[in-house]
Amino acid sequence: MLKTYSIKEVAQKFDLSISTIRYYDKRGLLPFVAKNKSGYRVFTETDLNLIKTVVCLKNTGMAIKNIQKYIQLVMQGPDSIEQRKQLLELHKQQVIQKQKLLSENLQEINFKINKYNSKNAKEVIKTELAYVLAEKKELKL
Amino acid sequence: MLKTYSIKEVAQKFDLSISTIRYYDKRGLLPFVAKNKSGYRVFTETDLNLIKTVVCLKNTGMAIKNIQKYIQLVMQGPDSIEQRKQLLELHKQQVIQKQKLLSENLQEINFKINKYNSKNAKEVIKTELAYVLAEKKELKL
DNA sequence: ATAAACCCTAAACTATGGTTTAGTGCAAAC
DNA sequence: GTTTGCACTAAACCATAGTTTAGGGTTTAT
Repeated sequence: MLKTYSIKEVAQKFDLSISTIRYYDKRGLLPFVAKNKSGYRVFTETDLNLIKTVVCLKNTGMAIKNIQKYIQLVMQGPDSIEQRKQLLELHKQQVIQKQKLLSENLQEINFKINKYNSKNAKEVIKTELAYVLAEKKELKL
Repeated sequence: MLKTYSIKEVAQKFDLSISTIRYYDKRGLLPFVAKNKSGYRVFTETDLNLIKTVVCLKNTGMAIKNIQKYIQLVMQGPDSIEQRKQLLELHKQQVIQKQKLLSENLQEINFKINKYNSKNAKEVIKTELAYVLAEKKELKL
């Protein structure tokens, strides 16, 4: 028999809260999830694959309404492949941009940490502080 | 004479809106910014350095209340160096985690794109769809 | 057959990070 | 000297992404 999953199991698998899953469903991110006769959501193995994609897009910062668009394309079947590809390509570029920004800023953080780690950190910072105060004084601020 | 900057100039320099700068000031991120006799904010060259740090922390996902804590430590002078270092180290680890997650998810997006790019994409997706439907049918969903 | 553990919806609520508006003052160009 | 542009505050408003609550069924173990 094919294994199915309850909402609780899915929540644990993806480290989401149950309410988040219900919220995603309400927002149209999980239109493929069926319900049993009592109205309970029943998740199949392949449902989990698509949820993985949803979570992947969410983790890379895609807005819910755009994830919803992508899922809508998936539900339309094979004819939407070109559009899906475009959507993912665009998102990919945004993720790459995000990576770049993150790396640059991480470098700056490292620079600061190194400064704080240097032997004469206290002296340097005292000097800087004195300069800032002198600057404000000169400008009568 | 030392150059100073208006809020508009600073906004342009950092690609923030004027309201965002005022909002950051209100949230305690810019306690070092002086005001002239008319109540206008006057930004000095060294103010810009600290704002750069604020923006850097913001861009790497630090919450405003934590940026505020860091700035507060900076304002306390050289004795807070150890605490600042700890705060930045912790944040650094979080940024590295974020980078890792982003890379992993980008790989998945690339995987999807490659699938859509493959010559037999349409066939593959039709087959998958058929499987999903069969699965739901078997489970009477 | 009943308690405990699950599931459901709808709707209100929350947190975060801003943006917009209203009313007012200052500065500089014409 | 007045119009135009820029500045200020306070407070209301907004978008996004959930979380919580209230009220009510279902399933499972005892």
